[in-house]
Amino acid sequence: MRYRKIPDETVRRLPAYLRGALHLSQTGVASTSSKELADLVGVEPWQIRKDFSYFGDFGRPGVGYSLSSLISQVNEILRLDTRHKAALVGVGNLGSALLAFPGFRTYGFEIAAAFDIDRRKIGRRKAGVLIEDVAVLDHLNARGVRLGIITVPEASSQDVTDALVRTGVKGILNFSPRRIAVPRGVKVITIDIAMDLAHLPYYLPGNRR
Amino acid sequence: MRYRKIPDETVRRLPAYLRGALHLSQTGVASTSSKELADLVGVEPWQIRKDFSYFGDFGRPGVGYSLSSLISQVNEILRLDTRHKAALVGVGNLGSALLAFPGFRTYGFEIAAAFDIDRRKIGRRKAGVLIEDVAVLDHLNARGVRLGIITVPEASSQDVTDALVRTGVKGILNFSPRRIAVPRGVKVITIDIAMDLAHLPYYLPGNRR
DNA sequence: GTTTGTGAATAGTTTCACAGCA
DNA sequence: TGCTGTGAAACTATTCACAAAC
Repeated sequence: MRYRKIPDETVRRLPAYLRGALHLSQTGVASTSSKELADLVGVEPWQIRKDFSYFGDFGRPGVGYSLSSLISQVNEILRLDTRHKAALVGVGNLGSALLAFPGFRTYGFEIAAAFDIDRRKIGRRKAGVLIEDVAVLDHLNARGVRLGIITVPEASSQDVTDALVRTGVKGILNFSPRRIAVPRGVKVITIDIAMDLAHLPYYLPGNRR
Repeated sequence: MRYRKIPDETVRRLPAYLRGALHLSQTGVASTSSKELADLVGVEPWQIRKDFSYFGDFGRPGVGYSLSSLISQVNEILRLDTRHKAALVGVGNLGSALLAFPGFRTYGFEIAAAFDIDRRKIGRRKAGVLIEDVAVLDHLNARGVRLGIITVPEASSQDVTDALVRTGVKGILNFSPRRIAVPRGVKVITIDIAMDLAHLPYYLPGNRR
């Protein structure tokens, strides 16, 4: 395989392939094909083969893919082979739900710290995580935290972002419906739930466009 | 403007433009430019002009865009000019958070019904919404509900989907980390929080790819 | 025969640059 | 002059089709 720039879309799909591979692996089978994996995750087989082709030879023609090597290779590409610690800021409704959310563990994530501004919450625990005062949001670097999850009201999302970046956070999962500015070298992924729902009616039957 | 197929990416960006326009409108100004709106939502000005150009003439050269007409036109394109009722299924941590989530209202959505399987929850109210037995999930069509929000564990997401589709739901916002099968004419948008986080480490500094 | 890996073809999206209107 | 609207160019991603490997 020759080097080519890896499409962002390919990187975005890799976690889905990983989940599919983990699922198959748990059922006890040792190998799979692009067809089987494609049906499982809901894409076309050639898409999977093409995506994998950017990273080298994953499978064996006529045979398929070994699940164990597929899983370890994708884990390594996505850098999920080391555990990642995240700090969650904003223990409101959504923040609380995410603290209790089991899905992060699938990919080796751990919410290692939680922060809020509300005195009544500070000092308590939610889903086993101590809620700390957002005013002392620092030293995260020393605690091994490099990811941040922002679930605060939009008015304070930029302040929280700045604080996270100051303490060494390099990746942010942002749930607030506002564009947040970060310096070069920090990657932000925004999940704007209302906005995602907002383009659904466009595709409803009866639309004349 | 001549007719051309409207890119999905354009439709995906429209809610952001709408939010930006609403925000500016609330500050009291009456008009804006592609430059100002672009800075606000974090895209480039030509992107906005190009996106709007698919739908007709929105602005006036040398002047800009009238916010009130921009808002009503985008609302109409996205079909947000009528209120949309949604049924939420699965009142767990995430479901509860979404019931209390104020963001849906920005785009005219209302969670008009909630369902769960847990006897202890059925009959209670969360954020003002009565929790009903998922076993009686039907007649939603008669209640004017055309959208569904799925926040159940992945094992039951397909069953819930089938029930929603049977009762006339045409659009689904799916939070379960599983591909759900729907008949033609039903649109699904999946938000897989763990998966979105999973591709973040790839972009962290220090990655050699 | 089966299934991968991948160039080439196609499709889709972004960016540019500028004509034309206010 | 200022700003929109849009063809054309550049770029990116998807799909195809098939040679090579097992």
